[in-house]
Amino acid sequence: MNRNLHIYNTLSRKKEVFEPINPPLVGMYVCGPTVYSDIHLGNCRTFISFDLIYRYLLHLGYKVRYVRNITDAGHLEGDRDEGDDKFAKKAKLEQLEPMEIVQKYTLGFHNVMTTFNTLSPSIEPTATGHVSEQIEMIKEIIANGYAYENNGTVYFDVEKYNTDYAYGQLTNRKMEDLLEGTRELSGQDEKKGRLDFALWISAKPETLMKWPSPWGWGFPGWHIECSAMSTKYLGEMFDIHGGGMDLQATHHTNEIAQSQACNSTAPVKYWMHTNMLTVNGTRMSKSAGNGFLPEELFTGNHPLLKRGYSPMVVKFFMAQSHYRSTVDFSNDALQAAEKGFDKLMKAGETLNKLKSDSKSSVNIEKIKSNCYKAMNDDLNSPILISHLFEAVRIINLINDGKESINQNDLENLKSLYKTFVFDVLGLREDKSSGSKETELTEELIDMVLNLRLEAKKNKDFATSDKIRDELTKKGIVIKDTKDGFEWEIES
RNA sequence: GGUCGCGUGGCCGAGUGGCUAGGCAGCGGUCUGCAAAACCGUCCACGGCGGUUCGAAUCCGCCCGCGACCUCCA
Repeated sequence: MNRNLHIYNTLSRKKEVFEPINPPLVGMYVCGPTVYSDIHLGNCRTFISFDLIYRYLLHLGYKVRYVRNITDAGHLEGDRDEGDDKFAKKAKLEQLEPMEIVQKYTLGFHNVMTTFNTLSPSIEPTATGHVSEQIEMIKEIIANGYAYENNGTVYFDVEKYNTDYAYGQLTNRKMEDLLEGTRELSGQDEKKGRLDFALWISAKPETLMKWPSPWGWGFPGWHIECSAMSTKYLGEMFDIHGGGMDLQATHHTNEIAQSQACNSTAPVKYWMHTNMLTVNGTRMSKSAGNGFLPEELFTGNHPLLKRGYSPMVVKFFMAQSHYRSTVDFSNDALQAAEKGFDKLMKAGETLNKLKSDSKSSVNIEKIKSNCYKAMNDDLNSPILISHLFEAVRIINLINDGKESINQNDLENLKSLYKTFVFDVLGLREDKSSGSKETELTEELIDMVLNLRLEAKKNKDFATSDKIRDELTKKGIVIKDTKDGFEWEIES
């Protein structure tokens, strides 16, 4: 098994050698979306980043169980532990059953993930499907003395927990600092400590989504679902837990506390956090109102966008920055990414047409080892891509007859290209589907261009230029080659 | 206010105590009836001020600017 993979662990704030607890098995849990509205592009970035991680682990030969939850209950509005959850609120707004909301946005989420060519997780558990597991966990935490019940609501006792464990370890914060930073909030009489958070929340008569429990009818709190589901499917201690950086301070901090309080063991060996997507330097988020829906991005139907960009261009654009850096979104950056992506794809086509020689003037092994080196260094996809462009340059030089490659190296180069471009980065060609209409269009354009070719052979440049100008006006880019032509529809 | 991070060439983005990614744009060339496209080549950099060092954009200090988290958020 590969012993060279290093990943940055938020817990230690260092890059560490990746050594799974039970190799070759790897357990990975990633916090999934809350399905009460369409996911925006910022949400997508996290899942695209973990797709890269998942794909690379698989490529290295690990047997990965990848669990990504669907949060379909338990997220409250605001910071008070009362009132309806987001699903019930949205359901009232749209006059739908809460589970209709869940169904609608779960499907939407899956469609988007498919569009981005991400691999499906091994298990995708829902919070509502694991209420009994959450109740069991809460009971255990109470039994261990780290939670208390008040009027049908159960709170986690943070200060008590902190006397035995380090509560703020994931963000390197001390208890005093945390207490200082917490705002004085109204309606908190039921809580003992200001930092205490709800594990189980008592339902009001009008609450739509509620379940019976030892503490009466209610619903699970913000953070317990991930602890319950990760424990159920990956065990009390597993390898990788991931999510967006915004979840680090509260959600993941509380997850550690819950699991530790329940199982008396730290739940996760490596914590991985992906950075945010920004627009004009500010984080993309629902509340800021600066979010793009993936659909708006693909069609270009958004005030901030000049035009649309394909899913693979967007994915490539994201891979060009490191997962722990913020990436800023702009038309210019996307346009540059689009050209780069096209170049990479075209080189792939050229590669398939390349002919081998008796000897090689190029060093493929070097590029290959550089690619692995980049990925082993905390999944450095930008560096990987820079080495892939080195391969592109070599492919084009061979195609121009300025370099040569032997059969063995050619096979090696093809396999390297397939491995990193398609298997690891998870890109694919972005060609439009071959419907009858597009087929007909293609045949017609070919026909017209063949007429132009004839005109050129007869030195009738007036006609050939006229055909070219007319097609160019319609957005068809013509490329003359030695013995014919190529064309494409301008995107 | 507390915790943490960032500031790289026209733009986007890696990385490193000396060997100075990559993409896009620009410029030069090849190809072409002319173009376009494609390909090849190439210029431009590390927020400011000090310090450590033979040497710093990379380490340290201060300053300026920006951002994230501390409240639901990937």
